[in-house]
Amino acid sequence: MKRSEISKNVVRRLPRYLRKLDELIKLNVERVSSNELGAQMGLTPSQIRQDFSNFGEFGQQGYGYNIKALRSEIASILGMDKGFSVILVGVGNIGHTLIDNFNFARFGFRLLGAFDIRKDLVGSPIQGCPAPIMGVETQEEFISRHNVDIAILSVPREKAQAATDRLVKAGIKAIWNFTDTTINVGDSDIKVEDIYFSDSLLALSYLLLGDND
Amino acid sequence: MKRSEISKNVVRRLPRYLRKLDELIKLNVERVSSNELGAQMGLTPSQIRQDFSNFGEFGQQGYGYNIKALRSEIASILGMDKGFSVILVGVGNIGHTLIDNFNFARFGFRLLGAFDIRKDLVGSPIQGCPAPIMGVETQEEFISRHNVDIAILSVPREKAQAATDRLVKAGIKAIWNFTDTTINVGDSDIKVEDIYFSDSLLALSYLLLGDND
DNA sequence: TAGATTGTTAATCGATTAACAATC
DNA sequence: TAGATTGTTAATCGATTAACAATC
Repeated sequence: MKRSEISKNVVRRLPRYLRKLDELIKLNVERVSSNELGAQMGLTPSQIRQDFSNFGEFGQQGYGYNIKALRSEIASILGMDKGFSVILVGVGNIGHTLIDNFNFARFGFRLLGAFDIRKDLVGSPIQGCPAPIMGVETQEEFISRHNVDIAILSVPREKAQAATDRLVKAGIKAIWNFTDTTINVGDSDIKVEDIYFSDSLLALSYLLLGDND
Repeated sequence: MKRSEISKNVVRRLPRYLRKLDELIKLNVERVSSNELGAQMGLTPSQIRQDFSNFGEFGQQGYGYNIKALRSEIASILGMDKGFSVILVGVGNIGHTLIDNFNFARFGFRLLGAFDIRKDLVGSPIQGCPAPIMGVETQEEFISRHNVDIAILSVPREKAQAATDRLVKAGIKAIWNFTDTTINVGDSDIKVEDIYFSDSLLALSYLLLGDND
C-alpha cells in the first residue's frame, strides 16, 4: 500500500508500537503474538495484524513477531534510519527544554544547529549539537547548505508567522510547531506538526467532568 | 447525549473549535456559519453541525452561530468554568517551562503549587502561583486538603512510576503526564493524558517520507 | 505432525457526509 | 416575505473486528 494512502489513525499508532516494542526489548522478550501485544496495548489482535500488513509481512505463522526485527521495520517505516536533520529556531524556554531533554539521536534525528535573534545568545554552545547558537541572519544560508529537513519552531507566539515565512522561503521541508499558534505555510507542501499543550489539557479536563455536568 | 458516549474524535476537535473561535473573536467577527467555519478549519459543515448538536442547539437558522456564545458553550463543555486545580510535580526543566509559558488561568485552571524532592528548590517562589515550591513530603496532605484535581507529572523518567503511585494514593483525579514513559494507575479511574514528544516528531517524520521510500 | 498464529478476505460497526424539513 | 442556515435523519464511506485458509 502506498504510504500516503495509510490512514492517519494507523500512522499515529506506529510510534506507540515502537515504544511498546522498545519496552519489551528492555525486558529481554524475544517474540510476541498479535494477541499478546494487543492485550498489552489495549488493541485487538486483528487491528495489529491489519496495521502491520499495510507495510509488509513481518510475522511468521505459528510463531508471532520477532520483536527486534519488528521494531526495526517500524523504525524504518517511520524514517528513523534516514538521519533527518533538525534545527531549532528560537532558543527560549521551550527550545532549551527540548535540547536538554529530547534525545534526537535515539530516534535517528541529527540536531545540526540552533538560531535566535538575541545577539547575546549567539555563540553559546548547545548540548549535543555540533554548532553553537547562530544568529537568524545566517539561518537561510544554513538551511539550504545543509539541506535541513525539519525546523523546530519555538519562537514567541507573536513571531511565529514571520519565522515561518522565513523557513518556507529557505526551503525547509517540515516544521514542528511549538508556538501554540496556527502557522500558515501557504500552498507549499511543507509538513507541519503542531504541539498544542492546551488541546491536551482541555481533553483531560473534558474527561474529568462526569456525565452529570 | 451523555458526555461519556461522545467519541474521542469529537472530544479532540473541541479544543480546536475553541482556538478557532478565540481567533475569530480577536478579529472582531461576530457570527459564523458552519459553512464558513468548515472552510476555515478544513472540516465539512455537516461535521461541525453534528459535533455541536451532540451537546445542544447553539445556532440559529438563517443566521449561523454567535461566536462569543458558541465559544462560551464550548468552554463550558470542556470544563473551563470549573476552575480545576492543578499542581506541578517535579520542578525540572519541563516543569519550569510550563510554569513560565502555559497560561493556566486563561483556560480556567488554578495552579495551586509545585513540589520537588530537591531540598534546595523548596521555598523558591513560582510565577503565578500562590505558594512557593514545596517538598514532596507535604504533597499528599496538600492534595487531600485542597482537593487537587490535576497533577502535572514532570519528574525524571526513572521516577515516574513512584511519583504516580504517590499521586494515586493521595487521591488525585487526573494526571497530565510529561515523563515520556507509560505510567500505570492500576484499577483506579484516574484520567491520564500523555504528552509524547517523540510520537509527534515521528509522525512528522513519517509524512516527510514520500511514497517512494 | 499438531498447534499456534499469521495475513487477508468478509462482516460489522461507527463516523462522516449528504439531504432536507423546520425555522429564524 | 424570501433567503439562509440550522438540527437531524438517512446514506455513504472508512475503519475496526471477526473469521478462516495458509503455513510455520
